[in-house]
Amino acid sequence: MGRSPCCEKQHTNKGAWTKEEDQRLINYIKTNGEGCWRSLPKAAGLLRCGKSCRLRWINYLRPDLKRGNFTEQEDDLIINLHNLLGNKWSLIAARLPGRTDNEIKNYWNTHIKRKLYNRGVDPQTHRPLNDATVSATIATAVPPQAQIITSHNNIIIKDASIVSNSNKDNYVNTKINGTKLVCEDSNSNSSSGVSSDQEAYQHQQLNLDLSIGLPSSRPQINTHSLKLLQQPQDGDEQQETKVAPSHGVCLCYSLGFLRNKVCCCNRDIGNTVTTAVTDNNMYRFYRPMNI
DNA sequence: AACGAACTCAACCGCGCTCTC
DNA sequence: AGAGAGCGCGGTTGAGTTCGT
Repeated sequence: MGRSPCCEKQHTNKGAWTKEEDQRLINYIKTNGEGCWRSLPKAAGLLRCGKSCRLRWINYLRPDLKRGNFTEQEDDLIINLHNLLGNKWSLIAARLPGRTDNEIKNYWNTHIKRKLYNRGVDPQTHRPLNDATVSATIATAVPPQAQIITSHNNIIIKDASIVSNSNKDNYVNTKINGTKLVCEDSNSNSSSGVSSDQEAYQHQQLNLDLSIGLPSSRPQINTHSLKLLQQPQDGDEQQETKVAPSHGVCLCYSLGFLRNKVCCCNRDIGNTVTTAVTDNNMYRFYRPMNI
C-alpha cells in the first residue's frame, strides 16, 4: 500500500515560480497566515502542490529572509554548529536568523566543504584530513571520544582530562608539520599553551550551553532519570519528580525543537523541574538556571 | 565569439514523524 | 491500535549562470 501523493500531479505546475505565482502566494499568506499547506494552493488560486508552496515561501518569499552573501562570522558559526550537530540543517538554520536550512545546506555543499578541504579538514568529521603525520599523531595521542576543534594552524583538544599525562608531555604544544596540538581543560577557562589569538578564537567558539543525551548514552542515565523518562507527558502531575527548588530554562526552543508547537517541558515552572522528558528517541532537557 | 565544463541554488522527491480519526 | 493526512527534513536534481579554453 503506497503512500498517496501529496497532490494531483497532472494538474500542478512544476519548475521555476513566476512573479504572478509568487504574488498570489504572498497575498494569500499575508491575508490568511501560514499553515494548511495542502489546501493553500486551491484557496490561493495556485496550480502548485502544497509542499511546493511551503518551500517557496520558506526558502524564498518569507519577509524575514536575509539576502546576500554569508559573512565570515556566519561561516564560522555554521562550521561549529555542523561540528556539533552534523547535517541537521534545520537546527543549524535555527541559529542563523534570516537563513534557511536549504540555503545553508547548499552553501555548505558548494563553499564550506571546499573551504574545509583547503584547510585540510574533513568536513564530515571536522578532523584533519590529508596530513598523515598529524592524523597519526592525533590518533595516537587523543582518545576517540575527545572533541577536537580545528583553528587556523592549531588543533584544540577539548576536555584535556581524558588525554593521558604521558601523551600530554609527548605531543601537546608540539608542532607537527606546522600544526600545533593544544589541550584545553574543560574544568577551567584557560588552555595550556594557548596564545592570545587562540584565546580570541576560543571566545568565538560556540557555547550552546546544552545538555543532550542521545539514545546511545542511555546507560549513563540513572534510574532517577529513567523514571522521569517513563512518566506520562501530560496530566499526571503527581509523578513529576521534584528535583531542585529552582527555576529553569527550557532548551527546546533555542535548539529549534518543537517549532510551531507548545513545549511541554516548562509546565509548573515554579518549584518543579522536569530534567528530562522524551519523544521517542529524543531526550529534551530542562536546565535549572542555577547550575 | 563559441563551446564545453564547472558551479550555483531553487526546486523536487521520498521518507519519517506526529497527529487525528 | 492502526491507517491515513499533513508537515518537515535531508538528499538529490537540473536549469541557469559563470568560467576556462
